[in-house]
Amino acid sequence: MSGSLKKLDHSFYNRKDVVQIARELLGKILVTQFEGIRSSGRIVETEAYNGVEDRACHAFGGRRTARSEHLYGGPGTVYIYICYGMHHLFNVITNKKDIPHAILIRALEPIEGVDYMLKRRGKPLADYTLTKGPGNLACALGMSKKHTGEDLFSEEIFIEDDGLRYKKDQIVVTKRIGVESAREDAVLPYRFIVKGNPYVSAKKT
DNA sequence: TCTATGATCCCCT
DNA sequence: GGGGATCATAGAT
Repeated sequence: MSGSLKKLDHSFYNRKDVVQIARELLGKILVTQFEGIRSSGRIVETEAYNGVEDRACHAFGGRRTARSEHLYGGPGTVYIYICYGMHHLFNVITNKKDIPHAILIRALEPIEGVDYMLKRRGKPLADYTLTKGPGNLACALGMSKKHTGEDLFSEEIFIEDDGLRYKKDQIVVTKRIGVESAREDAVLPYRFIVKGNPYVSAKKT
């Protein structure tokens, strides 16, 4: 393993360009440590949600509800909400407080704690579906709605940089998944994936 | 390989 | 009442 792991700090998240940050999160390592159990995976797919001007964002038009409150929580806030009544989706909040920029983590390549991921998912054997898709990876890492509003500077949930960088030709940019109803914003190039990675979600490209 | 469907929460029309 | 930042399974093609 790499020798130098550096937890991403406040300054990484406290920037204005959420789309650029979403791109930079590819290759970073998402870690959870609950009750001494460490699980982690490398981020291979992200989507940016550009706040009040983005029809696909829960905060479009300045909307603010009990569910979306933590979208406004400031850089490094964890925003987790329930989708379709059963899946918990993990987002990272960027930009300064009260600017509801979010990045949805859509896929990971498992690194540590695979046994616990399998247990949490109720699967007997590891395969590409273990951390493929936002609902699946949140479940695998043991994250749920109860963690929304926490931040990425604790010892429970955080993101590390081990120095890995994908080259430009290893990254593919597409429109986002499942946001057809966002009209003109549905086609924005806000999804970033690692080319050819088997854990990347969704049908075809 | 593809399309349809059920599970069932939070918000909006 | 309806739809959504989803996923697994069943049945059709």
